[in-house]
Amino acid sequence: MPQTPLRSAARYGTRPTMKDVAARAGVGLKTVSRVVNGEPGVTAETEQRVQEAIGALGFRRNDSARVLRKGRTASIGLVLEDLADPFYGPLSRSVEEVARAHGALLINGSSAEDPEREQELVLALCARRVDGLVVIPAGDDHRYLEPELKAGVATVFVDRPAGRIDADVVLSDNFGGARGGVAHLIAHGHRRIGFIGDMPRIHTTAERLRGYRAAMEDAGIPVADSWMSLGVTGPERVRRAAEDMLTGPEPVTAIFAGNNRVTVTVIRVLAEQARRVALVGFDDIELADLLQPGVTVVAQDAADLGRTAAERLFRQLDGTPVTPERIELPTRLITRGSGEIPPAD
Amino acid sequence: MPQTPLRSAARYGTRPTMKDVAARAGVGLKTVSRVVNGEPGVTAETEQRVQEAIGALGFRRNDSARVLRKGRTASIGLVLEDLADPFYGPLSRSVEEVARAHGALLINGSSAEDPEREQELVLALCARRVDGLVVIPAGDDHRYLEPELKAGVATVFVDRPAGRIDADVVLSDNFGGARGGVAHLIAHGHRRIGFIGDMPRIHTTAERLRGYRAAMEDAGIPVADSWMSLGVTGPERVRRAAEDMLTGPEPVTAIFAGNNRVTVTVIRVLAEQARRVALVGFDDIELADLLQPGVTVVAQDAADLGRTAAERLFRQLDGTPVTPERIELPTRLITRGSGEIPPAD
DNA sequence: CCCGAGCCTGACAACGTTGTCCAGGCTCTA
DNA sequence: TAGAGCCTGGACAACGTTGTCAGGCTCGGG
Repeated sequence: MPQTPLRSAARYGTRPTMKDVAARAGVGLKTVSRVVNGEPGVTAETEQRVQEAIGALGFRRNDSARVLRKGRTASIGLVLEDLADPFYGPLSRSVEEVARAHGALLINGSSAEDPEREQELVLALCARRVDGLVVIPAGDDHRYLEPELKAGVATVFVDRPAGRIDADVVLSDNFGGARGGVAHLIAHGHRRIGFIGDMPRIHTTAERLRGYRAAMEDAGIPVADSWMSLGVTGPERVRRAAEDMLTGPEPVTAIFAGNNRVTVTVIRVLAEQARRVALVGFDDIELADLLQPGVTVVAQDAADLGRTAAERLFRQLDGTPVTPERIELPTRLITRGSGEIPPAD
Repeated sequence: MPQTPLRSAARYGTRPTMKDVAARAGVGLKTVSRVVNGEPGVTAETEQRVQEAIGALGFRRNDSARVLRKGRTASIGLVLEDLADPFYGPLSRSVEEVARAHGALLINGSSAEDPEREQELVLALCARRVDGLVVIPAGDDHRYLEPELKAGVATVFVDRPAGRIDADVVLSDNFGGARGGVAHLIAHGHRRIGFIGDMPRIHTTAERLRGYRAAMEDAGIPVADSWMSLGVTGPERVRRAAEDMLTGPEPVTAIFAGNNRVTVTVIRVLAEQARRVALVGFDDIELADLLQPGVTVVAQDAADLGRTAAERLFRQLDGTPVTPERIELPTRLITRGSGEIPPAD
């Protein structure tokens, strides 16, 4: 309930206002405003007096009032899934960098992959009158944003497309990346290849799965159900899924991991195996090159994703009329060893 | 210049206000306010009409106006060093979690280790009238915050202490952790131990260095200057520093890495070495257990750091009068192999 | 039938800032 | 010296919301 006020009753020590500054400096209210905003039309001497009063009182302009008056807040909202996920760190950082370049602050929150929480957050940001929104969607219906779009709130979706609404979207080429990664395994002789991924209702997962299927079909390899494990969240379940497909009736010789969290756990499982199993993961992970073997991944550039989205956002804000667009950024296959292991049988 | 308004001239599509809703529902302004805020004293039928009007117009309360009126913003600011650093992800996340539990939003920004930028950011947050601040300081003089503290802005410093001002501080036991880590190396027979760290003006670096010195002194080992490399930022410089101390006249047999970024690079350097060199790093890193050898680290709990700080913040906001306090959280030595390698000579 | 109590509802001021507009004093020129 | 024009400074309204307070309505009891 982000709208609930803080429950505190602590007295908000009263802060000096422009009126106070004006009184102390012996000038009019508007003159203080002019000084604070660097507007012309104030003598050096008067400005001096005002500055002194400001310093003495510790005055800080109240931006709430300013926003109310001006309509613009110079802040943008970022809604992502989980800040603790290393994938979102650089993304968030690059969005912030662009925002800063445009003189805007960043307000952010995590949806924890919960559509309801996403909506709650987005609306709270809108109530704060952010000028724009960068959203990594958790849900698949964003019609609740229609009034906001109409009101001129710039909006860009990242990493996953918006649902049932026409808006800018910046994505990685999940389908192509996965297809390429799986094709890479096939090229190294694998036929029994496993796929472990998150919930298929998440767009990225669905696309990567589609890429997996496409690559298999390209090679004319029928896919056994036991090779695909979906809706797998949390290390324990990933572990079980990996172990299952390694010991089933048709044990896989290679695994394609659908995201960085899956990759990490699969690495752990494979490290315990007697035979050598190939692995390609989606998303790069730190230190992947130092492991034995190095981890081959389909890397997406999180920072670029964020930067592209944020720049797109500010282009909307700059007044250039833009029609919603879908931008897809390429992925890159980084071979480090684990993806080049030949089939064990 | 976070205060500069967005340069855009895009017309902010005019949004409906309570007045519009009132007109459409055929009720008074205040009645709409009551409905929006769930206040009692409105007939079900009237509320119904108002709700319909709200839905039809896509009305969202303007929190700027609300804040102006109420004095509280239900948002807190978080200033950290770099969101892309994996150490800050969990910290930021846990702060957000606590904020959410208290119904507050999180506004954040990165200082990039630049004191001036830190101040600029903090003041921009204060202008937004955040109720509280969680700051990971870049600078060492925070007297500029005095008017804010006096005005009742709750403030907690994390990871590093505040400079020249009396405020709450939540830290890891950097000194004790480093001392323990180095003592661990000494216990495994090392005497020539190197220390590579960031700029010593950063409190954490200074404390860890102090811990290193203390452990060496405890063991009666005189420290050669060539074993200590400070002010080392960026992978290339860390690499050079490591190589230097491995090949100098008194080559080290073990390295203590002052932070996670240093650790990662040192791992790379050591992987290229013929002889085996021991390593203990400050801060845990992902996958540290899967490397050969596993990386022994002094781990601090970033999430706990953030949570503790945020809870402390809201305790201030809840009106309980609290005197500034310095909270120090323990670190934990995690042995995984690299720190237990015996000296090579 | 009248009055009072209690419940809904709405008018109005205030929050702190900025935009508009005007007044007064100054300088410069004719 | 007077008038025009410029520069500085200030009074006032408005932004959208909430708190205060008073008015009108209904209903029950005397």
